[in-house]
Amino acid sequence: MSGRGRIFPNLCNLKLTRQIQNYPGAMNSGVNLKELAAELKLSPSTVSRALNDSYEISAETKKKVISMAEKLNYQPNPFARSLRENKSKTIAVVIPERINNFFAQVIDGIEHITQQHGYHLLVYNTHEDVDKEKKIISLLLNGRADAIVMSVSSQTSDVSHLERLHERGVPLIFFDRICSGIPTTKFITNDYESTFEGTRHLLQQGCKKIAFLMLSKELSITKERLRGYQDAIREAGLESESCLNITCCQNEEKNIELIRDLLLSENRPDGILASVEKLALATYQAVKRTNLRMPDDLKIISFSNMNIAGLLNPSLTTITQPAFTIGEECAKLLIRKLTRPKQPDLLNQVITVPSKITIRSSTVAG
Amino acid sequence: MSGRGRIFPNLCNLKLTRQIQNYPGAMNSGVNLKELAAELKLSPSTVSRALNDSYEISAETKKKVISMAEKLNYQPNPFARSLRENKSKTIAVVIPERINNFFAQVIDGIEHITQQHGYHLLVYNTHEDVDKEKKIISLLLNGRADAIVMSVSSQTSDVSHLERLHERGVPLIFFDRICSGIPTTKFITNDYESTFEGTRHLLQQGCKKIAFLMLSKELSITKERLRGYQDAIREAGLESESCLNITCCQNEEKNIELIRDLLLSENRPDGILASVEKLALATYQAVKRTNLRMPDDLKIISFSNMNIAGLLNPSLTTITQPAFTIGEECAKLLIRKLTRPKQPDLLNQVITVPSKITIRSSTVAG
DNA sequence: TTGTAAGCGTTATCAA
DNA sequence: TTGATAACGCTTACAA
Repeated sequence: MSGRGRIFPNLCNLKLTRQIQNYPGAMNSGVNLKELAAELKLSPSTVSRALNDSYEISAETKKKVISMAEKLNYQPNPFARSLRENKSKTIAVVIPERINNFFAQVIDGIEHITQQHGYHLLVYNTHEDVDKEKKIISLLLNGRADAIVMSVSSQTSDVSHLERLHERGVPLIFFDRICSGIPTTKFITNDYESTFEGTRHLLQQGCKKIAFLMLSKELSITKERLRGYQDAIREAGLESESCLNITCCQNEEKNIELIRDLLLSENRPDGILASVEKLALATYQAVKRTNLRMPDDLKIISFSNMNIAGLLNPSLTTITQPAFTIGEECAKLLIRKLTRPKQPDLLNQVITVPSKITIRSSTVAG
Repeated sequence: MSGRGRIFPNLCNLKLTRQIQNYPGAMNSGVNLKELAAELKLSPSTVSRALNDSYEISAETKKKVISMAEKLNYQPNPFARSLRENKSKTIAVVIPERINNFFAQVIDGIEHITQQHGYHLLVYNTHEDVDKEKKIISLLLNGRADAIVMSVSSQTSDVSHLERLHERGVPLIFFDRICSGIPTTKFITNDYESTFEGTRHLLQQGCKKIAFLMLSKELSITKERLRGYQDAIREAGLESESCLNITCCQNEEKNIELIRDLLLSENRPDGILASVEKLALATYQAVKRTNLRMPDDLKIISFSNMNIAGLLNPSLTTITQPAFTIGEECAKLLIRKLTRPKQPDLLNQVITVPSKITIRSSTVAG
């Protein structure tokens, strides 16, 4: 079926060179090691070694080889190399959502480090769907990526696919939404402390009844953040019944309606802690459908990496994760693991990078 | 500032790993075609053909092979395959900015299509930097990706690197920020008409002096959008001198100051058309540093794919590009090109997908 | 219908 | 210091 991809009939290498020189910029593709070697009247192995700066090759030869390689625009075939060396120079990033500042920043952080080391980034979006996540993971079982950085979907409770991946020996790092059952390194923010502080802040601002908005109880971040919230409520001496845990879904409109109903209910909250950004935004939308005013009738604080939290009305008090740094740290660790020959496995540990709370109008009485 | 967080070592790491390795079903990784064939007492070629559903293989053999492949968890080595077939099943996406709803949506659209066809996505962020763009493109010269979808950086004026890529025969599609000099297919929105309409809308709302905010004059979108704006101004019978073209930069704070100075100047505009979202946001920030009120003193319309344009204060009138669709269309075209054996080259054409204007409070007198 | 063998472009081993 | 050769895992003529 698919014909051999050779573009030039391999007639004579000198001719090839002339062609290249005669048509500057025209189809100077497909020079491989063998052809480059022929042009230099050297063996492929010598040329390979020269290009890889082997100690066995004389400086003079190296110079000649490199200059000819540049002249002919030689580019090593990455697949031949991957096949031979059993590594892809590629890292896979698996996230639940692409239209999300937090994840975008993390990926920027990862790329910032990996690019310096010649790694490429495959990016996959699970759309918060476990089935998609499983498919994606199964695609990564065959060595296409040297390592994986991921944040699990909110649907993920069965983690057998991740266990399998890990057991295969693929270096795997979790960030934000982690899988504590998988013995590897995880990067998170200080979820407990942040929500504890955030809740306390709401209480200090006079809130008597605070609702906690979450995506899914399965999520590691939900659990930790919920804990921080509950402990702060308890610490304030409020009864446990004043805890109001609202589980939202993936459908934005439904979430808005759910929150609106909550806000119109008898026993409505006067404070909200949104455990993820999108639920804060849904709350803003919901409030617009009521007569409530923020922050007077309702105060809100949310995890968020929006750059425009200050432009919302009222401006949003945020718990901001150091997303870029988290990405960088994940990448640094992986690079270390991948580039040292006999590096031990990634430690089963959780590394915490603290978030920063920025108080804005949404929690401060006008 | 963001110091290293606490580390919580988990003690039983080593033990756990060993346990896993002792599990009978675990670590069945690395089963290759040869081993699978040996297990089946068949030749590798037969197994390969069976797995690829070749007509030459009996139904019975196929069944046996497939079931054994599943049992042993056989995963073909993608690099061996890529090397052999001279294709990577990978598409590269090159964008100038990752923390950007428009580009994120486009990538989601691309992924939506390519995933169905078994393609993987390498994503690269140029950070609006031509030099980075050139480096990235040079990395894609060696066949690592079967095709490239890209939007150029705002610094890109010399396009020799893109010409070279195209001449190498790598299928290349531009979207949004295109290179008209490269004879391939481009997807854009109706930039001219949208800005024409947008400007007219501002004029209808009573604006007498409208400023046009742009990133770089080199950008294709800048040129087209500027044209639409200028023509609308002229059509309204205003002098050309009432055109106010403001070239912004990559530094957000500088942009805010630039716009604030503009708003405080003698001859300040009463309307703004922001050719990209970030400049609209910079304008909102700038306005906060003045005593001006929107929309009364200043009306603004902007290209934007923010989902929360309605939550800004005032809510932002937007020109929204069909980003997801654009991504899908790029991908569909590429898939067609890549999967048909002798598909002709991508046509040198510009395909336009219309944007949608949503009028909100930022342009409607209170 | 199945098997044998060549080859994709590298790198590594061994020999010269 | 350099060259010949094998090997990575797969697909596909060609043979049987």
